[in-house]
Amino acid sequence: MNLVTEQPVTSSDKTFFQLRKDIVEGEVSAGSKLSETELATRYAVSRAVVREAINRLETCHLVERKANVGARVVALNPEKLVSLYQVRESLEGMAARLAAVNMSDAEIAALNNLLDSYLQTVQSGETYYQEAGDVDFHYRIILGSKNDHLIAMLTEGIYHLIRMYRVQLGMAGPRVTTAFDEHKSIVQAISNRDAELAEILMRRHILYTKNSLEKKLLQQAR
Amino acid sequence: MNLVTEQPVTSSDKTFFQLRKDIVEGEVSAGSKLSETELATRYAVSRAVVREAINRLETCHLVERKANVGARVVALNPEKLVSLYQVRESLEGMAARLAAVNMSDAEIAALNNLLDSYLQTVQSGETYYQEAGDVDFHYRIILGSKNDHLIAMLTEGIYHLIRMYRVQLGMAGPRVTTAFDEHKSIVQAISNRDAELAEILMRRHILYTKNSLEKKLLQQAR
DNA sequence: TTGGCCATTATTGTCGACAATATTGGCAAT
DNA sequence: ATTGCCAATATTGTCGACAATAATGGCCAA
Repeated sequence: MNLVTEQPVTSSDKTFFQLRKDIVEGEVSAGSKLSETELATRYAVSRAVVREAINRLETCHLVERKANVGARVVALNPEKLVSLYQVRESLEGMAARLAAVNMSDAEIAALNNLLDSYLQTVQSGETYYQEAGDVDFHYRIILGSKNDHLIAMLTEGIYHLIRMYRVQLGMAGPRVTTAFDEHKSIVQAISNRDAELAEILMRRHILYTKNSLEKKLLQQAR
Repeated sequence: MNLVTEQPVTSSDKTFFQLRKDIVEGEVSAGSKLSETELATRYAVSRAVVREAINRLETCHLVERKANVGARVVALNPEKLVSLYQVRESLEGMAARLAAVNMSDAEIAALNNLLDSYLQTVQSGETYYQEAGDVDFHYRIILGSKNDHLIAMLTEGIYHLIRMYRVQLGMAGPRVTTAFDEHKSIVQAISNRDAELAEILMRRHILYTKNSLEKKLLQQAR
């Protein structure tokens, strides 16, 4: 699942990863306050490492902090989801553009194989693809951009937030087969080293996904 | 200059801003090691606040840290500048697109006035425009996007890095008048509420700037 | 002389205590 | 009864000390 193998080395790292996981998966609910002392006892570490973890989470936009007041888990709402997807569309479009230029032939071949191997899974109607396959696909292209800034922003910043929305708003719906076709055409463009087209297709793909999510949010609302 | 008025409230904030300033302006040289104890005595604060400042700088990509080893100021090189500008092109293109939709008529009018007021300055051949005017122009459009994620990424992340390159590699060169014309046409597109064109023009503008900087870097090299 | 191992040293990571700030609740005055 | 002020309380911000890890230098052996 986690293609970006960042393994914790320090106690602060572990607390950061654990807390991030708990936030993303709704273990600590959105909008709730993060008490440093409470978390310190909960994770059995000192307040200093909790503070450091919270600071890191703040830069990921997963928590918001006010000086001398404290930190809260971000609240989820449709407007934020939209602005998040606008950034994602922009960055991942550029990632696809760069991937078309910078991915090795071997990496592109592997990407094609990945999609082919998922084809039967999709045809059999399983929803597995949506979960892992989608993430895997996007990760490979992001990494294929070979642009460290871009990679960091997407994998450390945006993706955890998106996963938080996915998990907490319970979105693992359809759009599986159509998304698969879109993935296919993106990989086709990359295989042809057509950077321009790869970017356009990726942007449309993410735009469609955003629209799909918005519609689902509205349905849930009523 | 600083349109994003983030004023320090805590000691840690002040240290963060000061250290960032010192790094961006080359007061502490690129690639050098950041000793926590040394900085603590230098800024007359405890190691804890220095640590916090360094952590924040790390998420801005201004310093790199290895566990149990320490933090170093990032080293500048042309490759990183390129990848930085790729991200900037992507994000600021999206900012222009959104600004064309979300800026108020009043904000657009003010932007037009800003450019007109700079016109004579440019015609008289002064280089002032490059320094403040350019930054001002881009900031207004970024803020005009009304997308908090986008704004944060650009103003807190990318722009300080770009300024670091500007300052340390001594780039305040020409491209003043041509850049002005590009700015003019971008504002024109925004005034027409043409989001598509605004994005395209902004991306080209940043791409030109990148190419100009690259050329200058190569000239310096030989 | 050179290579590798071990002790020493310096730096970072973690902790608990104290200081400063914001919040909360009650009291008094209108 | 309501509003404003003040004190009490709780939470965050800052600090210095100790623990753990990595870098340094010397010593011994081949």
